[in-house]
Amino acid sequence: MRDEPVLRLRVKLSADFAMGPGKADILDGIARTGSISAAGRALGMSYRRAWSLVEAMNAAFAAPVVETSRGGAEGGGARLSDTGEAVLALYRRMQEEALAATEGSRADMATMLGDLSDDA
Amino acid sequence: MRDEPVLRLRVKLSADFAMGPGKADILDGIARTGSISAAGRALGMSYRRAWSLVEAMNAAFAAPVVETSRGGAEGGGARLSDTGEAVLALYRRMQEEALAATEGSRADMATMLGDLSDDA
DNA sequence: CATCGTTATGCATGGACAAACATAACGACG
DNA sequence: CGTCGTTATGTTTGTCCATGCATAACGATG
Repeated sequence: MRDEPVLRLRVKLSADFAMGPGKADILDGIARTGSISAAGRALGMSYRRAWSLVEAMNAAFAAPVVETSRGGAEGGGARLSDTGEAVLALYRRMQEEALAATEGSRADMATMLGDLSDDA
Repeated sequence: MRDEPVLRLRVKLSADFAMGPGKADILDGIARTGSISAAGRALGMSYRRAWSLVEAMNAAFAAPVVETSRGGAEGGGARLSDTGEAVLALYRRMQEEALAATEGSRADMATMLGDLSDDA
């Protein structure tokens, strides 16, 4: 599952923080599942790591991207803040923009591939 | 040395081959230095790895991207083939295209950063 | 024909990073 | 007030990948 996209981009936003596919996937997973642990499971990633990525993002942005709650009947959960929604939307948009902008170049490069590469 | 660029992109060209910053750097290094080992040294990367990346690229494309020679007074060397030149140029172009296309989105995302992130 | 720096390749070691495991705290609700 | 699944965090285990080391072949040139 989750075959990696044709174009992966990693955006360096500051000296020690970058936004990449992994963090975007986590945001997406949390939005869909309502919890960090479920998102981690869905992505085949350990909870530890999923939580670490969330922590990194929350620390990097001015406002937290993920809001969490502990306890309760369901044990707790997590959801995207407005900032989180915006960050995810912007990352997706960047991906689309990059994909579209490089369409010609990628096609040109693809023509140079050998026959062994384009199967399967 | 060699601070990573603002935008790194990795282009999946086939099921088992992708072009990323590392391979592009190697091509660039070989073009500049005239040998795989010198390029590796310049990039702070082991010869073993540099050579592996070259091997992977040579295998993936229809024509080799790097042509090598052994022996001789200088011990040998390596240089980019026409295909290699083209691949490098295309990758650079893609990078520029992606950078330009995402300019607005990146700026928008940057505005959401916290104060701790934009120093240094 | 000895020398030299390079390509080319195998193999062992190590270090970074992720997974796995272990706990604790939390709090709505039955 | 016991239960439950989740957040939160420390610690250990594993695994992958790069590095490092070692070695061979190469061939123009002196």
